[in-house]
Amino acid sequence: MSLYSFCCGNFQQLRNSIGHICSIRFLKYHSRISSENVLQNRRHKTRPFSATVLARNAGKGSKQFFSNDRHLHGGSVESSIEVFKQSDLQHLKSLQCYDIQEKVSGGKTDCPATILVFDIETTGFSRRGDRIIEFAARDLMGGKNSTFQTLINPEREVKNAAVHGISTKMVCSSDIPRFGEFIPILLQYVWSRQVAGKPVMWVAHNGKTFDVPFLIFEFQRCKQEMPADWLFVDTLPIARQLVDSDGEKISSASMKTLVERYKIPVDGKAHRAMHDVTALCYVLQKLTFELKLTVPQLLEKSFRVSDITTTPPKK
DNA sequence: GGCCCTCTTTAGGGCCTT
Repeated sequence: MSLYSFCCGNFQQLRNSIGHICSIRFLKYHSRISSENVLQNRRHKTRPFSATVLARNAGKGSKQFFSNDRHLHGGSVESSIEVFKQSDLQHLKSLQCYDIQEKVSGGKTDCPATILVFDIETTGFSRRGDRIIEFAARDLMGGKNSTFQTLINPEREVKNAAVHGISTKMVCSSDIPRFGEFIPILLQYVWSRQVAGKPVMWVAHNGKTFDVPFLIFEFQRCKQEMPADWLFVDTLPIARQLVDSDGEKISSASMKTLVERYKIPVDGKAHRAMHDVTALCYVLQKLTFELKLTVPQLLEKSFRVSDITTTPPKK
């Protein structure tokens, strides 16, 4: 099974969803939801995921229910999904959709894994010294609540706001979950998307040396373990197999280069997590088509947390 | 900090991620 055949209908949904608010966003969740509870209640089957979260009103201790259609933190989260201009929609809709003959019945296929494209924004490049401040993911299966994004409170100053536009004020707030509070929400989202008995395949660009180690260290700091059925695919080494028109390997395999190569229309709001996730979804589709990579072949290229060497993070 | 490439392998520099 090719990725583009698996995703064909879902990329159509992706294109159609761009410009609309369709993601799940979290600011603060109910205190009764804990990693422990989630782990105990885990079941290997796809099930609905409530988009409603409970937030605490800082300073008053009161509680307030949020709808996933509203309650953004200073508008910053919403802006990350509205990265495509309306004028770009026509171009997106005209993008070639491969193997359209192959049916994707009801949005479900016999794909051997749940494929989640994800990206993080951090306070810097050091997995030990820096922290994750934004997480975004998109299930390639598409459908309702297929996207997930939230800011994360790093409990420290954000010195690289110029890179992603996420300031200290935006994340160092009682309304924003710390990573330990974010973990059970993430697990709930993943299990709501996971197909029974099949692993989750996380896809990120340069994931093996950046995103995944960052996640590992954050989980370790919270004394939590990642689920054993999480696999990871790094698109960077895959993209490095691409060749130019002269048959030589491409000199750059950065996201910027790939976006330009595949003429994916994006505006100037790169380096927000959902923006980059959306771009990577398109890049992944094009990349696997060009290299004729199937989903099973992607699985063969995947790695596990145990494949990454890490030393305990400094406190 | 891992990976890749080369003016290499007993090394070093650039890429890639924020």
